Amino acid sequence: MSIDDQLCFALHAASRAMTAAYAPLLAELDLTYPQYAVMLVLWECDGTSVSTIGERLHLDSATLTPLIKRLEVRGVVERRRSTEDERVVNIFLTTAGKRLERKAADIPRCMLDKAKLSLADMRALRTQLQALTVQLRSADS
Amino acid sequence: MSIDDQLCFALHAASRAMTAAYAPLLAELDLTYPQYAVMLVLWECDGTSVSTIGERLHLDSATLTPLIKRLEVRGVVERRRSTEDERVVNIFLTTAGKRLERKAADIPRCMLDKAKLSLADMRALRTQLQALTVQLRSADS
DNA sequence: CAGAACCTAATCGCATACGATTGACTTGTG
DNA sequence: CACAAGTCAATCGTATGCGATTAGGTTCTG
Repeated sequence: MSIDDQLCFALHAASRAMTAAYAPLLAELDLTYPQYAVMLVLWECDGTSVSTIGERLHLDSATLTPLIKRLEVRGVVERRRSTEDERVVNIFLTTAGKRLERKAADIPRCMLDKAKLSLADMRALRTQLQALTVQLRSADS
Repeated sequence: MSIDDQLCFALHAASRAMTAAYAPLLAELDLTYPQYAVMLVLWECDGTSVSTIGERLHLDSATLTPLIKRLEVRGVVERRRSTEDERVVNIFLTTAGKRLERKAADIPRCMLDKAKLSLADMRALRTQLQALTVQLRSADS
């Protein structure tokens, strides 16, 4: 069985191609792709805790802590220890972080253009990938 | 637009879930997923140069050189400078490396099982992803 | 033939990912 | 209350990825 016949390579290659395609758009926001992902979570729900962001993106603190610290250095988020539960660290958007949301608004459409996909095709592919992800995660057991 | 609505996340998440699903299978071969990818290239064509492996997997020497050195330490490949062109480094399978191919033979089928995909569904999804990859790469310009 | 242009792998720096562990804090239980 | 168990973020170590640069080697060209 050749490499190109295997789904895993197609998936891995597509994921990297997608990240590379995002790079020039995100460069204007001075964000990397995973940083953009975290910002999307925060734009949706400001003040989210590290662990909740992790659940949302399926990333753990080993990845998120340094990533969010870089976002903090960039000045787009602020880390604040929760007063109710001192274990928890909530992440808040700064003014600059909130302002960035408007600049990022066009990115999804730009990407659809780059991918030359209709909204319907994108949704179909997305749904298949989500189902695959669920299936692969459950297969861990 | 929510995170979960975006293709990029579905793609990224699926790719990581796939890598994670491979991990236990590959652990028996003492290989990581990208190392397995390189081995597949070599099982297909022993003695391939670093740059050709790179073209096949769309990886550059910054990724491949250290990865292949780890494969060399593992004892499954051997790096040999080409005599015709001293710039080129060809990668050859060792006896252990060749032996590993049989142990790896079941992996693609195991993965299909884990993904609960029929061969036809897998092929359809793979084809879509390959088309997307081509499209995204061409959009760089 | 000499030097420019090019090619190839290696190296450096930075940013993910993730398994494993740790330290601080909170909760559950006797 | 005391202490075991659990939770959360941080940290450490290892392995990708990739942009940029470098060191050799090869080829092209005047």
